[in-house]
Amino acid sequence: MAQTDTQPEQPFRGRATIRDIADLAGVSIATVSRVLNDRPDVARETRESVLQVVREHGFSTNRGARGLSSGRTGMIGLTLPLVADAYFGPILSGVAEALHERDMRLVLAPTLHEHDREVSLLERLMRGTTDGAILMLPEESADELRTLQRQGFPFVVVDPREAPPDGIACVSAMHASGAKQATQHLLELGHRRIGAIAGAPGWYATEERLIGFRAALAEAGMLLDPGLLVYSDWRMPRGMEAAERLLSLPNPPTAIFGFNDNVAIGVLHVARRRGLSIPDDLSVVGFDDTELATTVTPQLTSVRQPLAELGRTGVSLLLRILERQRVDALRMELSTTLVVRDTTAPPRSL
Amino acid sequence: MAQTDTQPEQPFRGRATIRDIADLAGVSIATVSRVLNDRPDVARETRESVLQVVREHGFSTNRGARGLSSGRTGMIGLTLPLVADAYFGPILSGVAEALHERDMRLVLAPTLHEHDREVSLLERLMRGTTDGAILMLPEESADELRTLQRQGFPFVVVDPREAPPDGIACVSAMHASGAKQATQHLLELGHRRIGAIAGAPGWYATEERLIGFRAALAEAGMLLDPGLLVYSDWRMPRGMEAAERLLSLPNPPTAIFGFNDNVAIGVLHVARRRGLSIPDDLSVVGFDDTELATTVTPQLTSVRQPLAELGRTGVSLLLRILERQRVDALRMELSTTLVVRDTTAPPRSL
DNA sequence: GGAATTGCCGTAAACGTTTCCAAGTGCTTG
DNA sequence: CAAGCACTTGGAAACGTTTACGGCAATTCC
Repeated sequence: MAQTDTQPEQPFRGRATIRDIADLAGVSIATVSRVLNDRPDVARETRESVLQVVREHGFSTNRGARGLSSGRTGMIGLTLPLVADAYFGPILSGVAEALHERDMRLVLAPTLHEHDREVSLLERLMRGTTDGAILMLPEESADELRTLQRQGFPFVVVDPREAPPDGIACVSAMHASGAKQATQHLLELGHRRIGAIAGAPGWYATEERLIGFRAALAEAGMLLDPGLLVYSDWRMPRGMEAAERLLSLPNPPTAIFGFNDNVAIGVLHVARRRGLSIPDDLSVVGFDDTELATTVTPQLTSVRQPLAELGRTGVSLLLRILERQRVDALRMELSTTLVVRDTTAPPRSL
Repeated sequence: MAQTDTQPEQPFRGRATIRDIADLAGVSIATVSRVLNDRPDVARETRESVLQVVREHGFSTNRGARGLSSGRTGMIGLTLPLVADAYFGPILSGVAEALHERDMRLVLAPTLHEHDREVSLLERLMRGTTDGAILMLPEESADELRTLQRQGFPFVVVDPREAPPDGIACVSAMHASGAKQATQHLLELGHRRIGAIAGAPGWYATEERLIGFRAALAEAGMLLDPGLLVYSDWRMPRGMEAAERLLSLPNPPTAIFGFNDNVAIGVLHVARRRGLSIPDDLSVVGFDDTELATTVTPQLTSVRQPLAELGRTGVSLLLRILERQRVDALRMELSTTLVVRDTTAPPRSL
């Protein structure tokens, strides 16, 4: 409510400008600007009276004009493959919140796979509008990213698709560690034949999780049976196909590790169709711990990625870069933890 | 790729400005601006040569400056309560796509329930930055919205929380019709005791769906047993509580209509916990048909709202308003359809 | 007691566009 | 053949900020 319905005195046309405020407060626009930007060189008294006028008339600075004049627009761009998604949603949410707290705005740019459009990089897409960008799961190659960087556009990569190139600010989750925990959990339950439905081949997340998976097996003195590893595209239908394949094996696995929740849930569906009881006939572990993990029944054991935190961290990293602060660590990995729920149990044979 | 790594000749410092292009093309900046904005009054030949230069140097106009000069920034704001959400996600996605197609940008502003902040309406929050806004499920009262409108800020409401005030552009789904379909479906299956878990009391969606629910019952010659109606907050935990209450009734319902997918899924969980088999012991219908409806097992029968379409429609409505076009219909309702899946069947007693 | 310093503030020049206005062509028209 | 018109184009003034620069007091210093 406030303000809204009580605006009797508006000595200016449309919206207040800095000049209106200046006139009202009896100072110059330069002073108003200084007050608004918390510059030190303005007398306490003057500052107060300007702030008073600002409060009374509900003024907020025109970001476009500020951008023009100072270069800092207070807006940052965000590209991502998919906005309606149980995985990206929380990251996006974290980014939005973190920016909001700093009174900055988020400009959303879904990439929609138009990688090779005439306009080259999304860079132009934001240039002049945003101060920097967060690239989620970018399609651009390491080289392209480096070029972008060399051109002086500040950005950070969140959840890199390829192995993160050095020299580029990048935040991701500890894929390997999470995968290892998940696998160890299954091993501890007594599983010996553990199938895996990996993500898309070549992706950083896939490779890293594979490393963790293999490492856990190796520590238990086992080598991965190549027949028990199937790749996917991270999506449920392919997860179901993969599950069919694994469960049709002459000697099927007693547990399946899905490299994300989507494919793991695909396994759940296939198992149900085949009349397998979860977790008694088959244990399933997912990865990401999205909202889906808890909506599904039985609730999915999954490796939790701190998704919102990933977004927030991306923002603070970007902001440090924008402020030209010496950035100590360009690479950040956030920890992952296994959340045990109802889809894992000892194998039936035990 | 394109462009990115082939930028040999850049006769200007940072990024190309309209002036650089003008110089390169040997025309005035006014002419370049005309070309860029598809104004008719420029010679074919001139237009071509300017476009040529633009293509070669990959130029895109500075939106901030444009906003300053012309008032149109090409950005529109979007407020919504929650970005990481199976319901809002697809709407947001629809909005983003629709804007992208028109080469406009989306500025995201999660409201985070700061309704009564000093800065009055989010209006100030966007003013000077955006050309207009889409308000999703706004917390503002009808009066507040009207005030906002009177101040001349263009906006449309998508999925109004309260009954949509007239005179305000507004797009929603046909709640009543969808609820009626769902109820009729249950009636046709033979259910006679049908429980309902409504949404938050007072909300437009709740009231409308209730109307449809009651109407279907009435047509079958039945009146709603007040004991079979429980309100919720649209979220799963409260959905589960409500389900407990309904199923603990001396004469429990044989079917439950959840007013959104969240609460319906809550019912599924409770049923499972109680050892009830779905759909044999209990039929369940949801509303919204979010991603969750198909991830859950058994897959949820639900009333489909065209979520992405809701967003797209909001955009086109807003754009018409921005262009000062005579807007024929300020209220738009998109149709809903029942999607029958695996959680509905005839009651056991039949 | 003059000079140097400090604290505060205003003037004005940017920033990159759009758009009004005027002016220059080359035609058509009466 | 002068006047009028249609079509192109350029000049320049906005738009709302930020900020370098300079100026004026009031202080401090030697």
